[in-house]
Amino acid sequence: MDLYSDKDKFYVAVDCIIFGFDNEKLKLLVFNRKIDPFRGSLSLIGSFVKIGESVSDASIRVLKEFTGLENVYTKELRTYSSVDRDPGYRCISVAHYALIRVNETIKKLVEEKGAKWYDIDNVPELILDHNEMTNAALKRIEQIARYKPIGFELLPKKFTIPKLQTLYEAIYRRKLDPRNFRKKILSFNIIIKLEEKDRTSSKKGAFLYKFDNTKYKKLQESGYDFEI
Amino acid sequence: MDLYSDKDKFYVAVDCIIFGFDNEKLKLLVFNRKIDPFRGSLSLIGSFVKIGESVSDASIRVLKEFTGLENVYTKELRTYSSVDRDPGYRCISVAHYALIRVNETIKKLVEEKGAKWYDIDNVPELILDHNEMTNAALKRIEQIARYKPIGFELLPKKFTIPKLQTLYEAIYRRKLDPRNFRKKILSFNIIIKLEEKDRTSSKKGAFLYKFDNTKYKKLQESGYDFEI
DNA sequence: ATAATAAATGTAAAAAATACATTTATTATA
DNA sequence: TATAATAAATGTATTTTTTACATTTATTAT
Repeated sequence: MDLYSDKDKFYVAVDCIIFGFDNEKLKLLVFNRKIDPFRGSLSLIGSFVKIGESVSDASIRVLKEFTGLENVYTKELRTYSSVDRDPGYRCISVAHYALIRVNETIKKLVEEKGAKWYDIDNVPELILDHNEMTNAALKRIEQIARYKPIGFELLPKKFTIPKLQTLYEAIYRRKLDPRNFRKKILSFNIIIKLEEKDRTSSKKGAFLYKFDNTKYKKLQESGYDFEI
Repeated sequence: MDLYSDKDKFYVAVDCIIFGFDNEKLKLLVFNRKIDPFRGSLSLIGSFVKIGESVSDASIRVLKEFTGLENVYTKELRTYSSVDRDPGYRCISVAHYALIRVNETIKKLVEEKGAKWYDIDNVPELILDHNEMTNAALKRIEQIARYKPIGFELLPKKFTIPKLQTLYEAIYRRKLDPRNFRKKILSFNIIIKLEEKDRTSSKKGAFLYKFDNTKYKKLQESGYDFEI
């Protein structure tokens, strides 16, 4: 185990807690490690930070590497730095959470990398402190969702109000009233109704909407707080 | 300048954004550096993290060293890791903000260390990215203050409602209505009225209160959110 | 006795949150 | 082509919370 060790200097790593939404449940992306250390174990994705890049650049790089995606919504969660958190290196890890739009392309790409989506209430045992990171990230997005419209990061560009509601129900882990939810969301004036309907989940079909980023930015600048 | 440089390995540091409250204004503790690099410049307090300690242990150590205080309310803010943020080292800094109760002892101790309190809307130029850290910390406590009763960390154990209000006015940077503020605070049932009065700021005197940590913990567990 | 000072208090109006049930558009199938 | 089935869309009354606002009170100094 000490083969790869260097305990006299700091290593800096990033780990990414990647959340997705499959129109039903909130999911976590988990990787099956194909390399040592911890070959065969489950983990978040991560990487050492290179000497010539910033921590956030490292997380962007890692996300691109593993999902093919750029411009992913990514935020720093916190650092994990217990002296004995990694038996190999003296390594501090800066955990980041990311919200991504899951589609067929991503699904395939991610499978090729040996990754799998797990329901957030059914996350398997992960290496090191990765379960702790995951739990903290879940708490954080539940908190953040209260005043930032992060839900839109997880949905396709076009989405229906019922799907948005299902997502918030997944984040908050409780049922919401459809009338009140719709009223609230529409009151923010940050989604635009489209002509099209999505008929995949009902015969009547539900109107599609898109997020109005311009209006959101303006509201945000004026100090507005969303409380969904 | 490159005398102290080692750019091939990561250094990990902590910097602490220390806030205090003098019954009037919210203050930031700023140090006049007595050692190189940046001798004579103003900065936050900080230190390299030792190989044998965690990041949060380092911040606790630093706070003890510079203020003599233990059990200070301290939270991680975020990491600062631009490749060129420090011209000497390749150093990432994990910024922490701390809230402390200012009293005469602290005042003296801190002066001996060459530190000074600055109004938060009059912070001088600091070294490196320390002004950026300070601004981010201010934003953060404004945010956190909405749902955690952090105000009590900055006040003496015994405090009056008008002082608590002044503090919240300093954090939010706006005036609050004294009747509504009192009503709101009391509705949480997390402060206990004492028999004593504080007469330092009025002839009538204002009743002293103390924070009820037990009740707060219970409320918190039940998922309650403060919105002061 | 009076003036001065900040503390303490109550209420009405407006806004926001909640609880709750029916109708509508559409497709599949009888 | 009528009917059943499905989820989407909608409105209102009630409760709770927030806001706006002015006077009285306790005390000390003069």
